[in-house]
Amino acid sequence: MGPIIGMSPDKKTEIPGMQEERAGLRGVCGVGTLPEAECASSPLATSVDRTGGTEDEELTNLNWLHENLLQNFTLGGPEAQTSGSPLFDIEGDYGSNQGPSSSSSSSSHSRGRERDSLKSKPPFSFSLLIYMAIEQSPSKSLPVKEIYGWILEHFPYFSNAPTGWKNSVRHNLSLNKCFRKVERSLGKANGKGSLWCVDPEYRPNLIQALKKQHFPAAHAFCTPPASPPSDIDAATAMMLLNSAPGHHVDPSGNSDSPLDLSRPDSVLVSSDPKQDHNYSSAALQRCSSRSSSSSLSSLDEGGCERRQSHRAGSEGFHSDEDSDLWDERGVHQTSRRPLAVKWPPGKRARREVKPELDEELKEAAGSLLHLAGIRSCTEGSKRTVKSTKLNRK
DNA sequence: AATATTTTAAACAACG
DNA sequence: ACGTTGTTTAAAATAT
Repeated sequence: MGPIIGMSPDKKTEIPGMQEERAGLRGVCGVGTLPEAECASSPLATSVDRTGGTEDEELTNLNWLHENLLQNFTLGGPEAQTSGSPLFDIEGDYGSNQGPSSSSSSSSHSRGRERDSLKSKPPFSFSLLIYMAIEQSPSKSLPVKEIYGWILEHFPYFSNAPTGWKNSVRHNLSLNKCFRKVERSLGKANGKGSLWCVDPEYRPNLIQALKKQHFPAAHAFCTPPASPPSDIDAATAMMLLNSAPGHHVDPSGNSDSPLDLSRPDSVLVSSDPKQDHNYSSAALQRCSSRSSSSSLSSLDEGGCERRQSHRAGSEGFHSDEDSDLWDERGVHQTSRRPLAVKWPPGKRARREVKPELDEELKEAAGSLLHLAGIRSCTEGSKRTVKSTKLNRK
């Protein structure tokens, strides 16, 4: 087990199999129709050189996120959403992909930043990345490979990162109860592995987590269709806000999704997601142990597959009470960590979000997001500075 | 400082 | 046999 001296990104300067891996992935990015330019255009960051990274870098990182996310969400077309247009493209090659930070006031700046961004890690946790990837897919479900693809596509940083991130992705999929495995089964038996989807019941939490990213754009990702600046926003918001159980609304009426998460028969949601999955011993204790749950692992409540019961342990998204979800506290309570919504430790019996509640959530979110949006900007930078400070030397 | 969460690494089994 | 996928454990890093 890894002695980790190397945990720090530094160690990841050389990744043997990286190249080939990328190549492999490239072929797979089917879902999002990877802008080839993208894959090929991330030569800049050949190594994740943290040592060189400074506060500056991190700041820029936020900037690119801010700029790009925002732009993509507000300017992008519906296509952008499902078709892998770089919603989060931090690729240095803006010009080719989506036009330079055109509208941005700092177009000149951004260029340098873009480069930095290639080296900087996205301020989103893997859980969020996965969430975004899945949500952006038309079918709301993706095989790991495509999740990789999406991430690579939108966060070129990973294309130069050590392959370990894939492991992390899988790890997250496996342990985070927000994600569910669905058999590809019926019909499309092609490909290895299963599809992964977001557990509808956890979407609110994911959204909340996203919201906590403090990036306006991220907000756009979860902003209720209150006053959508554009189609894509509306669509995206719709999409993400369908999060709540039973809210699988499809504005466009296009139910191209092979599996409708709202339908119990297509994706069964376990009725009792145990607690979070945490690695910390403390968590383990309080969670009446994961082992116990894993022991159940195979039977199960049917559903999306056996794991449910055992995967009960989420790791990523914990949220304080539901009410807390939209509590302003949550909004300005900046977490430096990419996301951290807390579930009440023990009492996280799969809560049922009622429709009415859902509406409230949306509304509340709408108003709060304004606040959050503003605040997040300032806090965002604050946070980066701080994080960078600590930033593994 | 203690605790909680996230990330990274790695081993291993199952599968195509 | 090999690569991918999925699960699990352990530990470091980071945030609260």
